[in-house]
Amino acid sequence: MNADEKKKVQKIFTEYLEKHGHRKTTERFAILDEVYSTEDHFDVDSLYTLIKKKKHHVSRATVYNTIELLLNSELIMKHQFGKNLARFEKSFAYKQHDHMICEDCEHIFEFCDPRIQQIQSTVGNLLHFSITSHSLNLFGKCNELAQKGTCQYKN
Amino acid sequence: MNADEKKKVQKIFTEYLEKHGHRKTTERFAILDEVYSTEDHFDVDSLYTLIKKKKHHVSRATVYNTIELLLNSELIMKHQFGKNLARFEKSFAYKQHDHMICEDCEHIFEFCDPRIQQIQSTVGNLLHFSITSHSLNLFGKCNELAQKGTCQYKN
DNA sequence: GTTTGTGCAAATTTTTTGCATTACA
DNA sequence: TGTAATGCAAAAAATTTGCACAAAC
Repeated sequence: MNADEKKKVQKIFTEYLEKHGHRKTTERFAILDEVYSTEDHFDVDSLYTLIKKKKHHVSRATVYNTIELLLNSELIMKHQFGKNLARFEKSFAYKQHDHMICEDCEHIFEFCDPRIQQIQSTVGNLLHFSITSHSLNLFGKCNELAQKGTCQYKN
Repeated sequence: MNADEKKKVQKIFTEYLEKHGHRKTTERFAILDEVYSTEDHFDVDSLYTLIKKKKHHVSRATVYNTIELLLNSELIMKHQFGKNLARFEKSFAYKQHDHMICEDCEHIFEFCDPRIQQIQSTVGNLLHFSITSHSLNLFGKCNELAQKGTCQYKN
């Protein structure tokens, strides 16, 4: 997408790799590039397919390996949206948000509500639990469906 | 646990099976029994192991099959707590609650905060999304660890 | 030139499916 | 007795691992 953003995340990833003594391979940067080329949430296999289609040959094992590095460098976030399939999203210039998942078209919408932070600190204090993160997912039917009876996102 | 509760859930399951033309097999009731004998959240494999240890011989396929029926009869709930492993809990006489997961000992704590309902309706209205359910998970370190440096739940 | 990282394939883990046999209704 | 459910084993799906070769440093 944004060339400027891509340069920034490449720099972050480079620094991360150098700091941790990892090699800067073309595969790793091809994967980073593909991750930051999509606006959507993705899973490992669809990312693998996208990369294979468009550019460098990369194996699934390398995608899994690199996903791990991208998680550690905080360039992506991992989610579980009810299915036994890990989903990811890029997280540079990330604004805290949660997800609303349409059970019909599977499209993922993002939202943000400050009350979640309040719940987090209330509950953390109450139970002496030091909370590092949260995940809030709302499930239902999206407005596309409710309003039009059909859905632009479906399949 | 509670013999009275067990009778009630057996009745519910019996009615569900009859209503949907499913057979009342010993395996299905053995699985229901085991589910309601634990206070904890469980995954399919640990449930399978428990049943195999204690009673009737039941195959994994049957456990998966029965879990599906128990979900449909609303006698259990399904969760995804960040791992690629479905977790379940019994849900008869269920009080709405969310979960706090210790990243260290993996123990699951339950809590309830009414503000989550408010978020749900605010966001639903705002985005014309009809919300049927939510899942809120808080991740962090439990008080056992924070206060004592060690944890009763660990392993 | 070392070593780490990659690709491939094989192994693991979690879940699903096909089919012969069992047992509920 | 007829058919749905079970057990088993094999298939799928998602992920991890081992090892020989390739390529960073």
